[in-house]
Amino acid sequence: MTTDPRPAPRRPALMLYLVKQLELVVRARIDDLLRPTGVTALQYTALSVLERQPTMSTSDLARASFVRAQSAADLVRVLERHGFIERSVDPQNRRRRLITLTPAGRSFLAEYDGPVAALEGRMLAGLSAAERDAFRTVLSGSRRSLAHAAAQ
Amino acid sequence: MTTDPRPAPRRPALMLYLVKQLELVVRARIDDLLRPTGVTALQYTALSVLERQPTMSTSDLARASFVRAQSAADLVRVLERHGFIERSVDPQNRRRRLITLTPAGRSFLAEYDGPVAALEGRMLAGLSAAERDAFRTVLSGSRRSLAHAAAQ
DNA sequence: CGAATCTCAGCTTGACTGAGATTG
DNA sequence: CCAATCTCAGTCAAGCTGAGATTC
Repeated sequence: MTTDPRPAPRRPALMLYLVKQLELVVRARIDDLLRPTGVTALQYTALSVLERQPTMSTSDLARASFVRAQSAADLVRVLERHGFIERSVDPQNRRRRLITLTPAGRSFLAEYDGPVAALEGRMLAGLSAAERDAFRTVLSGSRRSLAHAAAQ
Repeated sequence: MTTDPRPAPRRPALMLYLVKQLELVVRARIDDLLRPTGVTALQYTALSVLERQPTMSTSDLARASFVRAQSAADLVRVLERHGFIERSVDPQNRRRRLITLTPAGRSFLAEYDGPVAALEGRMLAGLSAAERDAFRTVLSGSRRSLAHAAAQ
């Protein structure tokens, strides 16, 4: 091959870079929204996961979020202190402590439902409903494709 | 309004949740790839940004990444220690220290170019080239839409 | 006895704030 | 004199590992 005096073609930005930048900026905007309440975006997100999947233990939440049980335990402790969740021993398996949202937890979520939806709307401005769904689908599909270490 | 005995319709997962989960899993896979070298995914990503934009100071890198100059400085120090970059005072403005990739930095990037591209391929498996481009475009567009705090 | 869950304790990474020196 | 850059120092958030108790 010959040496080419022109500069190498500029490679596209890493997907990891783009995804991380987007995560960073969305989180910043949600933290802005929630700042007056003292609740972080991470805590709000965990609460919304617990609402969608109503019968979970701390370990279940950890598995759903790809973190260690000990990390999830910190988060759960904060939500409990806020009065957003309660935990009670699972009678089926007394090792497990099942998490349930309290009315305060539900109304907190309800209060920010509109503002957060508006934020997501701003984020996806200019896309049709079909394109938004497609974006969402690609996000979850990509996550699934990489959920476990490479086979080879 | 009447009380409806049926459960409330399940809301879709938060975009923030989906984006964060994807970031988490991509980073884990890249860390797997790089583990033998002792370089983190964050450091690798910064290096690739510096390759794409060859004349930057630490402050420029910080602005491009939405972090404080002090945070970027930590990262730059590590890359310098690895021998991947060098810095020299900008003769135009002696406050600035311009970053340049060393041959070692370039060959490190080149070495992982294939494996990282394969990983991104696995992540976007099943999408056409047009769909991949569209996904990339939506990612950067969304970031731009939220880059600054809400006007209202 | 092994595996899962929960808790306590301590560590690390990667962000942050604040302060001071140099330069434009 | 003010603003930008760089460095040093200390703090914080959110992950991690390891160890011990309880339960299946």
